[in-house]
Amino acid sequence: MRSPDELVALFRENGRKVTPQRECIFHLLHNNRTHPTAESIHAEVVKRMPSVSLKTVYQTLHELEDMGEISGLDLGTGSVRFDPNQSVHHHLVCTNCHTVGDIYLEIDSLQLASKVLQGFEVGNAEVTFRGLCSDCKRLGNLI
Amino acid sequence: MRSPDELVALFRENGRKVTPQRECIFHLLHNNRTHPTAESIHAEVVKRMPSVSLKTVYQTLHELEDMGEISGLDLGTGSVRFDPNQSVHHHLVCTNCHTVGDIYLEIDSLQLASKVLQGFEVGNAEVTFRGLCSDCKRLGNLI
DNA sequence: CAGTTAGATAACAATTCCTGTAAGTTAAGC
DNA sequence: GCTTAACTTACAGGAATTGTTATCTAACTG
Ligand SMILES: [Mn+2]
Ligand SMILES: [Mn+2]
Ligand SMILES: [Zn+2]
Ligand SMILES: [Zn+2]
Repeated sequence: MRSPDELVALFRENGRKVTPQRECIFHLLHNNRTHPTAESIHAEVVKRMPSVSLKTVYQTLHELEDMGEISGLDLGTGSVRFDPNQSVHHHLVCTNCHTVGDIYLEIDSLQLASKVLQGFEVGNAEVTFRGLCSDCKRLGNLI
Repeated sequence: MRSPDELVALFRENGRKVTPQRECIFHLLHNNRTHPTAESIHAEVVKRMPSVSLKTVYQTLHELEDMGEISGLDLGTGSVRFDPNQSVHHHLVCTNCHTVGDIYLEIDSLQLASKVLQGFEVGNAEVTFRGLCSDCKRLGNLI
């Protein structure tokens, strides 16, 4: 995702309006590696601007997604995780606490023989590893 | 997933009751490669037994899942897909029509160097390919 | 720099997918 | 056949997300 300043310029170029609500969301997403949900972003926004609605947060996140600035990830944790990290990477999902981590993989074997694809045209491949994050693993060992 | 007859025996062994509703669901799942939703199973069930509730379908599917006979897959299509195919495989998801296909992969490179895992303990890896199924690709070319 | 207006916001209702509750029904064991 | 735990159904409820609409405001206009 671009910097908040670049996003402000980009929004204006696209005929979108720049509001304080949106600028706040831009800042909260910048360099954010927590894979936040719309709810968690909203919780941070209202600390600064108490009247902002969850709908506004969803709308801004979806606009950023449509612009290719962030990705919405359905990782099976119950709600969509938003990811401003646009480099090619995959995810580690803790089945206990639902923390999401990044993992950078070179997966040559995902260059698939077309015969196994039966005419399916692959756009992208997502690899999701499920297991225990280091914190949950440590706690699990203590019990 | 086992055959309907084997499931009947297994349910009785486990102290679960075998009802006509459940037997109907067993038959609908047997050799089913469509990755049905609870709703789509329910739609088939009510053709045969009109009074069966969606709750009963969900309950039976979850029991089969708990018993390891089927898997519930969250592939980002909006509702859980149930899969009686218990062999190790991955999925092709059509971003247009939400059809789900199977793909069998040998992924040696998913034997990961522990350094990239940062202490994360991997239970399993799921690979999801998103793109266009052959039908949607053909239609797309016509437009 | 006030006026105009397309677009954004906030409040609230609605939707989708799924789960909880409670009252009636039935399979399985005796 | 009787008992009873398990199952089924109808219906309400919940979580995440989206639709509606009246109000508001950023950005343009003169
Ligand atoms: Mn990520
Ligand atoms: Mn499958
Ligand atoms: Zn964890
Ligand atoms: Zn398709």
